[in-house]
Amino acid sequence: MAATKDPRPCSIADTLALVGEKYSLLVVREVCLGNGRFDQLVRNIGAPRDVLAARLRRLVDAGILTKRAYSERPQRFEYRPTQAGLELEPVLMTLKEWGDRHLRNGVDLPMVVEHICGNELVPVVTCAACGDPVHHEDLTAHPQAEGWTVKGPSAA
Amino acid sequence: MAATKDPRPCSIADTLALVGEKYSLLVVREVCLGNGRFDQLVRNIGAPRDVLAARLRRLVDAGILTKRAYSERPQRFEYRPTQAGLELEPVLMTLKEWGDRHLRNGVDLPMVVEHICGNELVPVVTCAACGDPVHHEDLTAHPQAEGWTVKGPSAA
DNA sequence: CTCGTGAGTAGGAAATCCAAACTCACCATA
DNA sequence: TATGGTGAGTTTGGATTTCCTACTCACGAG
Repeated sequence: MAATKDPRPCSIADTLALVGEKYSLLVVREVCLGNGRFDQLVRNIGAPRDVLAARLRRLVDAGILTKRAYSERPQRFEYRPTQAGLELEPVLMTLKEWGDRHLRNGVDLPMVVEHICGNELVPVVTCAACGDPVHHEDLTAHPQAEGWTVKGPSAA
Repeated sequence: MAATKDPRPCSIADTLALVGEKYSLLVVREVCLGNGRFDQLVRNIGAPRDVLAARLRRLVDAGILTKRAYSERPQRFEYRPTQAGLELEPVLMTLKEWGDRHLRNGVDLPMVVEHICGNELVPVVTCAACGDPVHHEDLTAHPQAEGWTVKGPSAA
């Protein structure tokens, strides 16, 4: 019998394995703000320098960030988001929205994002097919992986 | 002068401080699937039991989960999402979407979610005001916190 | 020549994580 | 009445990570 220990295969888990370590998503936040220099990242995120260096290496390896010199002699680098990195912004926006509402009751927000339409951005997750906002009770999960049901491994 | 070490005040950071530890969002995933028993969580997530116990305590304290006995004599418990917990599902769906696209090229997905409209759910983050999908280049950030600009502390 | 800045490395203490074993209460069966 | 099984954790001790401070190295400014 196979190893009885592997968890549910899941893109959420895989994504978090990449960007779920402490500070990683905050790095993406800062870099999306256009703020890609090492010392700026240290200041704005509050991460230890060595941990930040490790995160940056990992995010570059994963194709989420690129590292480019904006000056040779003195060598100076800047990290910028790739397309994949930019596409993490919706994740950041939904996290921000949750925090704004549940941790701050919607008042005294530390940051407001303006949408090009002129309004303050309030992100809503919708269904691409019908356009309606997504609510828990409208969803049904269908595991596709061999041997897995919603409840767990198929024997269950 | 104040401590020069505090990072940018940010709801994303605050939210991650709550649910950003390893396994926490996977706990929310399982619990939203209706899968709230300790041993099931251990199997489906693959977390060490002690770490899982710590995460559950924290999530209950944060008001994201509740713990309820579904049987006295033998005492048996089940964790369920609160309203705040359910509202993390959009975050999970955007993470899933990112992973499905960038880590699996959209093929061979381990889980498909069906929306009540009958279609496979492809979550899109939109602006509540105008309804358009959110793209990086349409956003402008406006920090509100004392002494902070996009670049960093106001002196910068 | 000395100071300051950017982009890291180095070293060791402190905190976390992990796997496996253990507990405790109960139920089933034989 | 022993034997085993399940659920829900706690304990233990070692392996990893994090954290913090300091240090480096290259340069440019005064």
